[in-house]
Amino acid sequence: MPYNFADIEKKWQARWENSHCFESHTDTSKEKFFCLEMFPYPSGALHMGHIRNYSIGDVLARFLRKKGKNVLYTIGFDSFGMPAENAAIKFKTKPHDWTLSNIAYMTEQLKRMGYSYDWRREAITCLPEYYRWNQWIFLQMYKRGIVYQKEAPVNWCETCGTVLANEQVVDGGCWRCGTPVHKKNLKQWFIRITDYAQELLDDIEKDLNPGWPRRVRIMQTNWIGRSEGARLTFKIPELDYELDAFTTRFDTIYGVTFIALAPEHELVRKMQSVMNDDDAKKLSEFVKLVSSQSSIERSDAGAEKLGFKTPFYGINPVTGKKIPIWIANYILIDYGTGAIMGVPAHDQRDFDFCRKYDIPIIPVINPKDGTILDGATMTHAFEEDGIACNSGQFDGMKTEDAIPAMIDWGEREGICKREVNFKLRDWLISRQRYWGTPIPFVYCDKCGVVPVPEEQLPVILPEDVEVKEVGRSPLLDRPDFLNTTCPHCGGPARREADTMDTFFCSSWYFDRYCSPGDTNAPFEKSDVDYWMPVDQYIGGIEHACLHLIYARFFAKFLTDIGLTKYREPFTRLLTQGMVIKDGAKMSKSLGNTVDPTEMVKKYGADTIRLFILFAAPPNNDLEWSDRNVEGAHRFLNRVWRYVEENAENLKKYGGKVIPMSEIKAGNLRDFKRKIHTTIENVTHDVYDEKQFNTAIARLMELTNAIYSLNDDTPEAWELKREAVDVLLNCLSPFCPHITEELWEMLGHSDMLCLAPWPESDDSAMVQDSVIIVAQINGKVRGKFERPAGMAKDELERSIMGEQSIADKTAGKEIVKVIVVPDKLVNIVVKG
RNA sequence: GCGGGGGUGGCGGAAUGGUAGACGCGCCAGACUUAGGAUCUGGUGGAGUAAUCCGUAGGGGUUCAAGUCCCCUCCUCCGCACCA
Repeated sequence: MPYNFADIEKKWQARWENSHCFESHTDTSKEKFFCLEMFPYPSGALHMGHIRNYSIGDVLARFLRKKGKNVLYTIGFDSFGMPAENAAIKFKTKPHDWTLSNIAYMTEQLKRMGYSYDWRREAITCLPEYYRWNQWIFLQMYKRGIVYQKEAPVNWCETCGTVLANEQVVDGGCWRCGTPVHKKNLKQWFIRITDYAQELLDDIEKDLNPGWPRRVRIMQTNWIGRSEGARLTFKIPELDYELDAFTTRFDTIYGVTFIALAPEHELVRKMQSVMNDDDAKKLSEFVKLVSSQSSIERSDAGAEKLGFKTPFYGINPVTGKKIPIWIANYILIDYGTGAIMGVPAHDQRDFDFCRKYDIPIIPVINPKDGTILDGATMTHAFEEDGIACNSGQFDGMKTEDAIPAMIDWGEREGICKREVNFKLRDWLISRQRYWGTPIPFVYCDKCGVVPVPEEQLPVILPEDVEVKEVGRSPLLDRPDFLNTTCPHCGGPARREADTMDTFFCSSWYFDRYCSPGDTNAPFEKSDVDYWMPVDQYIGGIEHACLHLIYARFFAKFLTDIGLTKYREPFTRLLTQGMVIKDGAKMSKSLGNTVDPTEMVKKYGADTIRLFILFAAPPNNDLEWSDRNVEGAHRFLNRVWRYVEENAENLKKYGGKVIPMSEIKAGNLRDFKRKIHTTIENVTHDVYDEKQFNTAIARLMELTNAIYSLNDDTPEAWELKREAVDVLLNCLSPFCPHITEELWEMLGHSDMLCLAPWPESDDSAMVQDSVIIVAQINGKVRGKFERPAGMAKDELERSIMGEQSIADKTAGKEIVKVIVVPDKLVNIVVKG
């Protein structure tokens, strides 16, 4: 009977489903394990990256179930977002219909792979039963002042027709479409994630080391971007304005020769209003020029610095000197206060700017080697530590002492204030898009911005809409959606037409997995208290500074309001590598994709899973190889053939496990040992290392050993049966279908997915004899078999006594002999 | 520029400081076959008839012993990058 994977896989998928064996329940008497994968966006079909992600997760889920853990393992769909709108325009369909039909198709694909999900727990974010809780959580945030509205220069993507959060601007472009992002002044909803900046930072090392890859921890640390310094104020008497600036180098305050503002700074408008028309016009032109630059052009370190000199001056609070105010393109409105004190002698950017515009350069630190810097002749800024000069009472101090001393002094004099600044910005949550969670607010002419009362949730997103163009939400053309009554005064009001960033949905879906279908709350506290935090999270690295930061923030917020009790949602994180073909990431645009469905049709799900898990360790990139898929298929055929052809004998000898102590023949003792070292090693590779490729290699070795044991005695058959049982059991998390089928063929009545993981027997792993490596001066000169456990001196004598070794050491002075028991003897000789 | 990974056969990849190259792919030879792109057996880092020598990016070092530890250099991938 050939290996008919198609029928076998179908059969077992049905059995698993009918027996509900993967459904898990909250049970505090059992040790839980929450295995989570980043849920997919329903773009149409699964790609190999998904298959890899979920195959890794399924191995762990199946393995841990066998280890007796109560495993929560499920999936869902992150199903709000732009592509549905674009598809709707292109195919003249509705985002809702397009999304749900994609979900249906991808669900079939997932089921066809044999993943052991508890489908009752599935979460689909675009359905009102899910997104109403987005709205509810949003209102909880609002109540606690975490949500607010403000007008600010925000990132705008023209192609997507919407604003973006800072995290969603990658290399100055939109994270989805790459379009260069521009700043635009808009009134938007924000979430105060910066309230949690310090905690988000501290917990990286406190709780996520070593559970998270170092790479991700560093990326988040840099993203949060903490820096310590001081805030100081420049008075501008002519404008009756106090301008704040943040600096990490307050020790260079005597070297300030200009002040620079970001073109978006509020003071710019104020200046224009008091300037003469001609100058005001020139200033507007400059601002317009800079804002026409995309973020890429403006934020490139090599970009040319552009400045505009205003007729205004600020007063240096320390020296009392008048400092000219400039507006410069390299000052970011997003960082610090959007204004800087310019110290060209000690900051390369300021230096470049001053050389270009002929602004004086005053050194206030000299190098420790005694060099005296001269502002007129310096060729670059001196940014290292040194000795203070031209700095009044602080002259002669070393930089490391001058910084705290000067800030201390400044604080006492009321000139500055210690401040910690973060690069992390508040999370811009509004999107000018249709296919998302409606933001639960209304605008009333009388009462202003009013939250929708919780009992009126959900604010339903109309499904029957036609999306005609990018950049204009169809909600704006839906009076039935827009027009409402004010919950406060009952008068006419208008709904917020913006929707939420979809990262809101994905920030708490794992909580929902814990108590699906709850209609009274986003989740039941007792469920979440039991299952959360996630024990193992698996997904791509691309979310390092997006989803993974937002979800961490949510965890902290939900705990602060008493809904949960964990502060970090993901205890361990595995970031799997990309799937590569012909040296490049698989992508539709490159035309190098491999369709999982086709592969499954041709080889079966077990083969694809095996290939993908065997070809590389999970965190490496994985090169797709048709040849290696064939190889994986060949291995399964080999397993199939052996069990099938020997089923009669194997069945006859089932059940009785012969202990090592009763086995006499050397070949059988070796075989028994192989069985148990395999268990030991596979267990270690899967659980401790998550190195599935080596685990599979061990199982291939065991298979080879089974084939190689040419011994027809009943004793040998008992052992072969033990070996086959172990092989099938250990292979089952990787290839669950074929192993179930063969397990059943051997007469087991239980399902293999429920059978406990085998235990290795220490007594079966004891070595009878070992190969001793004989070295002379560190070079291998022979290998000899010896009984295991020989004493050092005995072993030394025995190896020295070998003729070939004695010949090679004859006539030479033996300096010393290193003996590593059961391993090697190294003879160090002279001459 | 800063930070973090990597660099091992023809390829994917293995190796608690102790036999470098497990396992697989490919390749070579053979067996069985009408046939083989099925299956099985054996071989497979390089040089050499051989003993042996050389081999983990390159160079130094520590050690009885280094792919593994330390220092320097090169290459490569990734992240960040005018962050005040």
